[in-house]
Amino acid sequence: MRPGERPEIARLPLFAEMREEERSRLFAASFLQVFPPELTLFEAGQQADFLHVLVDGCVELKASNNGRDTTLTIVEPVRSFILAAVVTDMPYLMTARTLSASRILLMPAELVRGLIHQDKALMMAVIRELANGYREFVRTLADLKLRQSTERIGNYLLLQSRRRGGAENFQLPGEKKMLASLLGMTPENLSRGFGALVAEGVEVHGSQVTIRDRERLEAFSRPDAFYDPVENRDVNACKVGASISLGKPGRPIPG
Amino acid sequence: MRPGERPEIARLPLFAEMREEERSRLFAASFLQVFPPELTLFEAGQQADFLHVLVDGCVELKASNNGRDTTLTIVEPVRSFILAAVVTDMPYLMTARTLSASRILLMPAELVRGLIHQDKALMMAVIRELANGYREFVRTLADLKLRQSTERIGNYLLLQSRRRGGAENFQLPGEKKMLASLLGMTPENLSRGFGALVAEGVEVHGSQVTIRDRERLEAFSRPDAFYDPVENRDVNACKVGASISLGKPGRPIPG
DNA sequence: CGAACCCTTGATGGCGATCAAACGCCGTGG
DNA sequence: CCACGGCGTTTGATCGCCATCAAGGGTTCG
Repeated sequence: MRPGERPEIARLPLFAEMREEERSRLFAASFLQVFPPELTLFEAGQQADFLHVLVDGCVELKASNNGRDTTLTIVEPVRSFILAAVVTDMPYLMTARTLSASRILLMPAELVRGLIHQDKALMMAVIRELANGYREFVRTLADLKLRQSTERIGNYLLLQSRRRGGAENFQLPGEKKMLASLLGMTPENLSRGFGALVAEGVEVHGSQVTIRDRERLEAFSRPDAFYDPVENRDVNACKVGASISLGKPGRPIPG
Repeated sequence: MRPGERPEIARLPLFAEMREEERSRLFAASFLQVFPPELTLFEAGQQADFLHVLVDGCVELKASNNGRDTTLTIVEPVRSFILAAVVTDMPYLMTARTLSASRILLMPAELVRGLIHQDKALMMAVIRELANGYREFVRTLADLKLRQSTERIGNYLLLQSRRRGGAENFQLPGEKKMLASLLGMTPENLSRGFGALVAEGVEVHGSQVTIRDRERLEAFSRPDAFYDPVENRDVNACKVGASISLGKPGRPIPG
């Protein structure tokens, strides 16, 4: 990675507390790579060769079986992904694909596993990341099993609003097609769902969301009583087509 | 905990590698408790006061919202549960309920968090547990989104068979009602699903499962191409009504 | 300008939920 | 001992949510 980028990466939660020596070893062996949109980074079933850290852009993690295909989660900066596969040294369970142009830090899995043993701060950061990811999936699973589709849409909109500090106007990230898959429904039904939600206090035009009556929307969507603290993320981080000025796009992953 | 029980617990993966000093401090502050069947151990939303380790018996983790109610996972011995809530110091996301009489080790969450910082072996064990749990939820979510109900049943039966070393005859653990909820369907449809699977090479009578044609069942269910290694678990561990000889049942959790 | 592709809207169909009823099992209490 | 009630399971009938199929409008890009 280039000299100018290092401090920026070193401040990420995953590495901020590490000892300088281990961090240097890790960074020396890693590389920051820019990928174009719509590129598949790896496929489910492959051995986990690299820990990925999304620095900029947006990545979709999906799974497929028997022709069907679904989005399991969207990774927004700054988060690592497929950490669980790396620490267990097992094949990826999900396929990763960039949605927008993305800067991704690739760290050799073997080295990461080794350093986890040596650096307590890294170990703790790994635990935090895993625990947060775990809880996110629990919530997703419960959401899917307990709510019907229009309620899921409502809750998704409320969550997005919360992440933007309670904004009543915001843009949907990514395409609706993918959002539909993430929420476990077809694009057609997502569209109809938006229609139905007009009566519940939200309007969606194109990718512009306007919450007109938050109380009504909450009464309809019945969000969970307790949340994890929601970090304020960079609202534009996931905007599709956002350009990234660093480096040249797209050598594929080695190995 | 009693003297006789200590070595048994100390051998658990989570504690096997710990330094004796930290293990002693941890065990001194923990207590092994026997709970009767059908007892709610804690509710979602409560602050995570104890790390739980299921030593014997069977526990259901569920979630509910707006009157609906679903089983998210079944914990079998020997596994910790709600580790993610403990390490993040956040409220439980799931409600825990015993299915059978269960021996559970309760460890003060605050102490666990402290010791994780001090004992590398414990830290690593925590990472492994979290990563495995994470991957399990990813698989569950993909299963739910990508397969329809009868396929899920088929895969569930194949998984159970694999856990029993490929047995073609085995008993379903727990009630069908709960299994239906775990698989994301109603008891009625689970029953109909079993009916439909007769044509695919499995028969279920009562809780007795007989796989007559594994190939056919696999062709129908389309299991994932890659699995995590499946430990052989104690087949009888989760049998409902199994009696446990240790201790007297059920003082509720303090705090 | 045309070809793709996304999104929307309408019509239809199927999977699975809900409602309903009957059977078996089991524990309780007369 | 038997009667009874409760509960889990099964089977059947019906309903509704959502997927699928189909068509048209909008946008992007070659």
